[in-house]
Amino acid sequence: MIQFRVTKESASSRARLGLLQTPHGTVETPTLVPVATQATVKTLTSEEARAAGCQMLIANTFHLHLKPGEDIVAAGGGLHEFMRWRRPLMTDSGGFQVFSLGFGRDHGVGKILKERRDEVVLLGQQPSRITINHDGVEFTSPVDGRKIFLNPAESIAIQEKLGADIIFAFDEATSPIADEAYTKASLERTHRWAAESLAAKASNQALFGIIQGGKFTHLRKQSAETIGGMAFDGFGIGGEYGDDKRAMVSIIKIVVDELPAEKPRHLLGIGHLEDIPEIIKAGVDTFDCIAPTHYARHGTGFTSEGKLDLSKRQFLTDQQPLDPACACSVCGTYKRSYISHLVRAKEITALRLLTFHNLHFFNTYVAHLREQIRQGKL
RNA sequence: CCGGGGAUGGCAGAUCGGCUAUGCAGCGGACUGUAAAUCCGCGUAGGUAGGUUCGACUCCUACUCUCCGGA
Repeated sequence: MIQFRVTKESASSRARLGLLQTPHGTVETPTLVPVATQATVKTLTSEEARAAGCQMLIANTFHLHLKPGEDIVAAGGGLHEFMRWRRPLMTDSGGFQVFSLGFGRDHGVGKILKERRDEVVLLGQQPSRITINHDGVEFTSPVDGRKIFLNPAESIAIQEKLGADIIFAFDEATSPIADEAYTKASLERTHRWAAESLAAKASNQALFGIIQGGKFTHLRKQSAETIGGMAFDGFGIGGEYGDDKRAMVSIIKIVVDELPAEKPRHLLGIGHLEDIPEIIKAGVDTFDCIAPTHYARHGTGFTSEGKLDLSKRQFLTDQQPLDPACACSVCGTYKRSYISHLVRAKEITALRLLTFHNLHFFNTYVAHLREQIRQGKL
C-alpha cells in the first residue's frame, strides 16, 4: 500500500509538496514519472534511469500483456525484479490504448488536437480495429493481429501479476474529436469500469481511479465527483482537453477541486516542459509524459537555451556541452558536435545520451519547482 | 583497332512516346497515460548535337565518355 503526506501547500496556487510512500521507497512530489512502456525507459538501463534522477516509472499493462506476458514477468519476480528497478512503479491499465490503437489510429490524432478536424466521433461509432462494448474492449494486437480482450477484471488481474506499487483502473481515453454524446456515454462506461476495477482488486497495491470527460467541463466535474467519491487510493486525470492549453489547465483545476485533498493526483500523459509549472500550480502531484524520451530518440535535446535539434548541421561544429548549464554526466563529458555527429550517423549512442540528458533536465527542472514551492514562490 | 553493352537528380536505380518512380543523402516540420531509433513535407534529372513526331528521358543518326570481350 501507499501513504501520501502533503508537507506543504502553496498559498498562491493549488501547488503542494508531498511525500508518497510506497513499498519500494518514497517519492518526493510533485514529480515527473518517466514512461517505461515495455518495462524499460527506452535506450536506458534501470541504473541509468535512476542516475538521471527518476524517482518512479510507469509501465504499460497492454504492452506487457502482449510481450512478454504477465506470467513471464511474474516468473521473473514481478516487474520490479524483472527490470531491476527496486523503486516505485506504476502500471497504466491499457485504457490509453483503447484510444491510441482505436480512434487515435483511425484518425491520425493524438490526445492534444493540433488543428481543426472535420471528422467527428459520434455516439455508436466503433474504431476500425477495436470493439468497445459494455463489458470491455476487444483489441487487435498491433504485433500479430490476434484478438486481445481487456476489461476491468482482466486489466487488474494483469496488473496484480505485474506487481507495480500503483495500478490504474481500466478506462477509455476518449478522442479529442469525440462529440459530447459519445464522451458522455463513454464516461458512464468508464465510471462503471472504475467500480468494477475496485471490486476486482485483491492485492494490496494502490489503485488509482481515472477521471475522464474530455473537454466538457460539466462532464469533468461530474467525473471528478463520481470517481473522487469512490474508495481509490489516488486519482488519475486522463483523456483530452481540446486544443487549448488554458482550457486544459482550467479543467485540471476543476477536477482537482473535486478530489479528496489528502489523496495523490496523477495527471496522465501531460508534461511538455512549458506545461509543467502550470499543471503543478493546478495541484497535480505526479504526471507522466513521453516527451523527454520520445524527443530524445528523434534527435532533440532540451536545454536551458530551449529545444535543440541536434540533427541540424550547425551543431556539427558546436564545441559546447549539450547544455552548458546542465550538471548531468552527458553534459559534463560530451559536446554538441559529437552528439550531433552520432545523431546524423544514426548511432544508437546518440539516443542514449539524449535520453539520459533529457530525463536529467526534466527531473532537475521539477526539483527546482519543488524548491520554489518550498520557498513559497510557486 | 574490332565487336557488344551503357550513359537518368548529390549518389544508387526503375519505368514510360504525353501522366510524381523509388531508395539513400540533403533541407524543413511534427511528436503530451509510446504500434514511434518514428512519421510528414520539399528540392535537384535524363551525356552532346541533330532528326522523326502534335509531343522524345523514351524512337533514329552521329559524336563524346564509359564498361565488357577480342586483337
